[in-house]
Formats: sequence, structure tokens, C-alpha cells
Amino acid sequence: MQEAYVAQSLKEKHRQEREMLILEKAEEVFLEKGYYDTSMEEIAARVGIAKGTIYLHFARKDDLVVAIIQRDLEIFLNTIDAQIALVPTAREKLEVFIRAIYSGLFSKHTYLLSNMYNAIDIKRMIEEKQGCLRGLWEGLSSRVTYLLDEGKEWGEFDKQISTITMLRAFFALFTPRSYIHIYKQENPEEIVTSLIHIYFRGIAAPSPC
Amino acid sequence: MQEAYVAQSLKEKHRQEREMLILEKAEEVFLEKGYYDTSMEEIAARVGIAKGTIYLHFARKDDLVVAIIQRDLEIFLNTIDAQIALVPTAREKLEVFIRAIYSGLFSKHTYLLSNMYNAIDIKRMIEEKQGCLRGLWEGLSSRVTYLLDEGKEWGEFDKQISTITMLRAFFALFTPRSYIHIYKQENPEEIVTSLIHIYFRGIAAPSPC
Amino acid sequence: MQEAYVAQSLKEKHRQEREMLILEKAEEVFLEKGYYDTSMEEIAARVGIAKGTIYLHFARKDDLVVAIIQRDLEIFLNTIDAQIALVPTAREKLEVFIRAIYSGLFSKHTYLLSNMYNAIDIKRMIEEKQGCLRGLWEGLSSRVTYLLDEGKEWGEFDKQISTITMLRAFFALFTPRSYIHIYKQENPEEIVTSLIHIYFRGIAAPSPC
Amino acid sequence: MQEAYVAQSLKEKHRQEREMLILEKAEEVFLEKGYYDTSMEEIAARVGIAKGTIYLHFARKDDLVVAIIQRDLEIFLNTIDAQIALVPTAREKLEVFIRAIYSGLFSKHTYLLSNMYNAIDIKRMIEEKQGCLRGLWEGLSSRVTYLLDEGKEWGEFDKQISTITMLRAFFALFTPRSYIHIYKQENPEEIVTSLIHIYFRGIAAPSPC
DNA sequence: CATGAATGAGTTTTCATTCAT
DNA sequence: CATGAATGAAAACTCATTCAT
Repeated sequence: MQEAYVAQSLKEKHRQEREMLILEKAEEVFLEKGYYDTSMEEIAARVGIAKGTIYLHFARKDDLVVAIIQRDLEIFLNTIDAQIALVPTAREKLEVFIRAIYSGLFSKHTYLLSNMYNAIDIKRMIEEKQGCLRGLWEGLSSRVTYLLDEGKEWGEFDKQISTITMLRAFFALFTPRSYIHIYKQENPEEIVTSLIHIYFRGIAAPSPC
Repeated sequence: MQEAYVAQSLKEKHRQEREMLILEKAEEVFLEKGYYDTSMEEIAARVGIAKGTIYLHFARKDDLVVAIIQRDLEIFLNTIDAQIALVPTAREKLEVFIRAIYSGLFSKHTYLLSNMYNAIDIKRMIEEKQGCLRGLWEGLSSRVTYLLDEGKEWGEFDKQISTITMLRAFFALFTPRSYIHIYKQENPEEIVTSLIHIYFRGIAAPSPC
Repeated sequence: MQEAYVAQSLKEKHRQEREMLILEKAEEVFLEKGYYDTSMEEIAARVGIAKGTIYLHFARKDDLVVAIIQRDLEIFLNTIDAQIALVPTAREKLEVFIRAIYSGLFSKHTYLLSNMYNAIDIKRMIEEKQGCLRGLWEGLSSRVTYLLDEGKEWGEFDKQISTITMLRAFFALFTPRSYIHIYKQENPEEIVTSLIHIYFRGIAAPSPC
Repeated sequence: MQEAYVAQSLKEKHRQEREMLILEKAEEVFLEKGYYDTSMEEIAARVGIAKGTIYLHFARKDDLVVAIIQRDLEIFLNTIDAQIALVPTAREKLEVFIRAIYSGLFSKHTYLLSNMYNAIDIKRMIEEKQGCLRGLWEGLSSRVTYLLDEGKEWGEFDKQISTITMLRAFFALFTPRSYIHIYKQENPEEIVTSLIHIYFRGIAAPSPC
């Protein structure tokens, strides 16, 4: 029994590892070539498995995309929460948030995320399957919304500006998009800092004078 | 001879009209269905010509996209210049600029523009052919850059923030993207006004006090 | 105008010829290999055209089958009517009918017809599309029904046996099926004659004595 | 040793039971979905075993079909012999035979049998493997042949008609086929009776007058 | 010039069969 | 023995592009 249980667990672990590997490589190719120019064949080749094997994990090509986005969002949310806890003010928390979007591991993930989500073709596709993603998207915006409200409360942000507008400006400014390639040529750190600066000035509470 | 010239000219005119019609309809379908789900067949059908005829004007499907973007940018630039001339300050000019992006005839064009340009698949495609677009893009950003610099000069904008950063924030905030669908459900006018508000506060020159 | 009309007509004629050729060859391959083991590729190869060209005429593989059956039935019905007109009695007419099923051109067609119609897989497929075939099937059975009734009237067939039963026995006996391969090894003519003999004795009006 | 033998025997028994179960379920699915639309996966699922296990019993998918037909024929022959023994005349025996084909347990089996055997795709498959079936088919026809000859001897059937012809008519009339669905809507019993009536009149010895 | 029939490479997806565990 | 993950061949179908008419 114990043995069987372990075996099961091992198999399941192997299965999940493989699944992650597929997502990993699929994301890679999607990033390089885009959704339509990526063939299941190529993904399989990159993973080093047969085409059919992918279908054991993901029934359709679009399921792959959804799964990738889902995973990226989950990873992002999990990490961001830990990081946010380490700084005190709403403003600082949002700053951490923004830098997380751009930096480290996430720049790749968020890049795909937003690029694919922005692609009109993909968008339609995702909208159909959005059931499973909606929750995660909301997890994202609710966090930002909460922080913006908190900032207002504490007098950091302007109460005159509606939170929803701030939220929109937030995502508009801090979703890496097509212009990202410009970034690569310069110091991204610096650029992000500048954008953060502008954003917080834009929503700052009016100075007392 | 003269006659022949006129005939030639007429033909040429007809040719250009048809070309415009193709672009018109192609843009329409691309907007509705996305690049990959749009077939040359359907474009031809909407124009009311044969598939092959499109190829007399545009050698490949992607050339169509490039031509559309090119045309949209040209139209946009021409119109924007006229509109900008009507208001005095840099800030007002930029505001006109921004509203032009979102409103009226252009909302459709810029929507396509940015959506397609954001689509990772399309982006690669365009990058290859960007030669012909680079000029127009620069026309766009040079205008904004100029206005930003002018605003700095006149003490409207903060000289501490580099113009390039302001430019980036400008395009980040004012490129309609996937979240546009949210817009449709509310008052877009209002949203744009809010974003403008935030932006100009973000880059405003520090108050004297 | 006249010219254009002729051109149109020529093209249409060419189109129909090609369509017939496809049906011809498709039927051939279906007969040889069966529905599932026949690839569009092979049909195309036999016709000497590209795979895609078939799809210009028939949107799906099953449409091909339906079209074949349709054509075969039409040809059969047209020919049978002419032949039936030449003999006087109901019994003779039915005999002509039966021989037509087995002989000459039709043996091939009816063979496919019944074989495919009998195949459980194909049957399901056809049932879905049967709209277009039902009329033809009824054309077939109504003719036989009519002749059987006429034969009863004239005292050739037994009025005690319901026409529907006679009809059923008719199609049971005279639909070439799997055992046809036995036929090939002997004299089919003779066998058909024997079956006809049995059938008509089976449904004959009781002798007066 | 003895023990080992018993164990072996038990295992063997278990093995055979499982084999029968596979055949049972496979027949079920084949009947429902047809050969090509039935996957090994589904058969396995219905049996409650793994896909691979089927292959321990049957090397290929088509072997399954052959085995099913084989089993059905064997069952049929065994049962029919017992039933035939209970009635005296050749005609009555044949009638029992015919009703057995249509009724009770066998309707299902013979339905599959004939449907699959009629399916042109399947036919080819079976022809290749017919070695193992030929014997059983002959068991079937030899019984009918024997009864037909006996009937002739006893003056029940017409000696003018060759036995082989009678045999053919027999199988033609009494093999349930595609039109079986008509049967379901009416009283099958009655229809069979009518067909039997026609058949025996068709091959009856001429009345003395 | 305009047409649209023809092409055929390329894609997703399925599933019988194998074989390491 | 039993399993079921992995394989990869095969097939239907699409559509940008070409080119004879």
C-alpha cells in the first residue's frame, strides 16, 4: 500500500514535471515565434518528446496558451504577495509590484502574458476560455485596487481621482508591451524608475500649499 | 498624346481608388477577425473583386497590414497637424493629440494599429518590413517630443524628467489596447480625461511653493 | 455578351466534367479500399489533381460519398425507366429492374451503393445527410411498389402477401452484397435468373387448382 | 505439482473469462459506434482494464473483430443444433434456423456479424484473416445445405432448383442488414414470418396438379 | 488587366501499438 | 502480468499564392 502510494506519487510527480517542462518550452517558442507560427511539432521537438505526448497533457493548442498564462499569473501572484509584505507603505508596495512586473523572472512571463493578451487573435481565443483566468486577473487587479485605496486613506494618493482610473493608468503604464524592445537597448531599471516617478506624481495627493 | 496621358492618369486614379478600397475593407476584416483568421478570399469578397486582383496591388498578405498601418499613420499625422495648430500651449496640443488618438475616425485606426502592433505575431512581421514604417513612427514621436520639449521650455513640464521618459509614458498611457473593451462599457471620454489628468500631473513642473 | 456567355458555359462545362471525374475516381478508390482506408490524397492522385482541388468541389470527405450515391441512383433511375417501358407486364418489368441492378454498368454502382449503405460506419454518416438522398431512395422503392401492386392487380402476384413484404423480400434478395465475390467465380447471369425464379414463385398468385 | 497445475488452470480460466469479457464489451462498442469510431481506449475502459491488456489477448484491433465473429458463430451453431433437433421436417428446421437468426440473443450477434461482414472496409480485413473463419462459415452453410437437400429428398422443395441457388437466396433473405431499422418500427416477428412464407413458396416443390 | 481554379505545403489532431516500469 | 505514458504515422482540411485564360 505504502509502496503503491509512493509509486503513484512518483508517477504523478513525473507527470507534473513533464507538464511544467512543456509549458516552459511552449512559452519559449510562443515568445519567439508567436502563437500562429508555432507548431505543436516544434514545441515537442524543443521538449524532446513526441507531438502526441503534448496532447496527453493539453487537449488543444489553445489550452497550452491558457495554461501558460495561468501558470505565469499564479507564480506572479504568489511571489508578489511575499515581496509586498516586506515594505510598509502602499506606495512602496505598489513600487515593488511594478518592479516585479518588469524585473527578474517575471519580465519574460509578463511579456508573454501581455503580448499574447494584447494580440487581437489570441484575445478572442482567451475570451472563450477565460473562465479559468478571470479569477486570476481579478486577483491581480484587486491587489492593486486595495493598495491604491490604502494609499488614499493614508493621504498618499489623491482622493479626487477615482481608484478605477488609477488602476487603468497603472496597467497602461506598467504592462510591458511592444515597445519593450526599446527597453532592451537601454537601462530598463532606469526607465521603470522614471515611469514610477511619473505615475506617483500623477496620482499623488495635492501638496498642502 | 495628351489624350493618352489623360487616359493613363485616369487609369492610375482608378488604380489608386481601388487600392484604397482594398485597404479599407482589409482593415475592416482584420479588425473583426484578426490577422490569421482573415482570409484573402474574404477581403476580396468584401471589396467585390477577385482574390488575384489583390495581389496586383499587394504582393503578400503582410504587405496589406503594413500598407494599412502606413495609411492610418499618414492620415493621423495629417489630421493631427491641422488640429494642433488651433490651440496655443504645448499641453493643450498634446491633449488634442491624445483625444485624437481615442476619438472619432481615428479610434478605429489607432485601435487596429496598436492591437496589431501589439500582437506578437504581427510585430515580427512588421519588424521585417519596418523600413517603410520607421519614418512615420518617427514623425509621430518627433511631434510628441517636440511638444514635450516646448512645454518644458514654457515651464509647463518638469525639466527634471527626461523627454524620452515622458515620451514613453505618453505612448504607454495613450495607446489603446486590450483593455479597450472595458472602455466601451463606460464613458470613454471621461476615462481619457482622467488619464490625461494623471499624465499631466505626472510630468508637470513642480509647483513654485 | 454572346462570347462571355459561351466562355461561362465552357468553364461550367469543364467544372462539371472535372466534378464527374472526381466522383468517378473516388468511387473507384472507395470500392477498392473502403471509405476509411481511402485518403483524399489518393483520390486526388488518381484523378491527377491536387488534394485541395477536390475541396473546391466537395467540402468534406463524406460529401463525396453522398454525391457518389446520389449520382449512381440518378443514373440508375433514369436508365431503368427507359428499360422498363419496353416490356409489358409487371413481372417482366421487375425482372428488367433486377437484372439492371446486377448487370452492366450498374453492378459497379449498385455494389458500392449497397456496400457503403450497409457499412455500419457509413450508414450513420449518410443518415445525417440523408436529406438529399431520401427522395431518390423513395423514387426507387415507389417504382418497385407500383409494379408489385400492378402485378397483383393483373393477377400475377399473390394478393394475400402485403406489398411491403414483397418489397422487403425484393430488396433483400436483389441487393448485391458481400457474397457478391462468390458470384464472380461463377456465372452471375445464371444466379440472378435463379434468384428471380425463386422470388417470383414466392410471391406468385396461387395457381387456380 | 498438482497444486501448480490447479493454479495454472485457475489462471487459465481467469484468462479466458477476461478474454470473453473483452469480446463482450468490444462487440458492444463496435455495434454502437462502428469499427472505425471505436477506440481501443474505449473498449478497455468499458471492460475496466488498461489498453495494453487487450493486446495481451488480441494482437491487433482487427483480430478483435475476427474473434467476435468467431465467437458469435460458434455460439450460434451450438445453439442452433440443439434447437433444430427438436423439430422433424427440413422445412421446420430451416424455419427454426431463420427465426434464430433474427430473434433473441442472436439478433444482436447476427446484426453485428452481418453488418460488419457487409461493411466493405471490414470485409477486406476479414478476408485476410478468413482462414480461421472459413470453417465456421462452412459449418453454417453446410447445415443449411444439408437441410435443403433433405427437404428436396422428402419432396418438400423443388428439385429443379439447385441447392446452391437456394442457399444463396436463403442468406440473401435472412441476413439482417441495413433495413433492419425498419424492422424496429414494426413487428419484426411478422415480417420474418412473411419472408419465410415467400422463401418457402419460392423453393417449394411444384404442386402435383 | 482581372479572374478564380489549381496548387501543395503546412497544421492540428487522433489513435493503434509498443514497452519500460 | 498489467499498466498507461509515449510514440509517430497518417489523415483531413486550409489558404496564401500562382498563373493560364
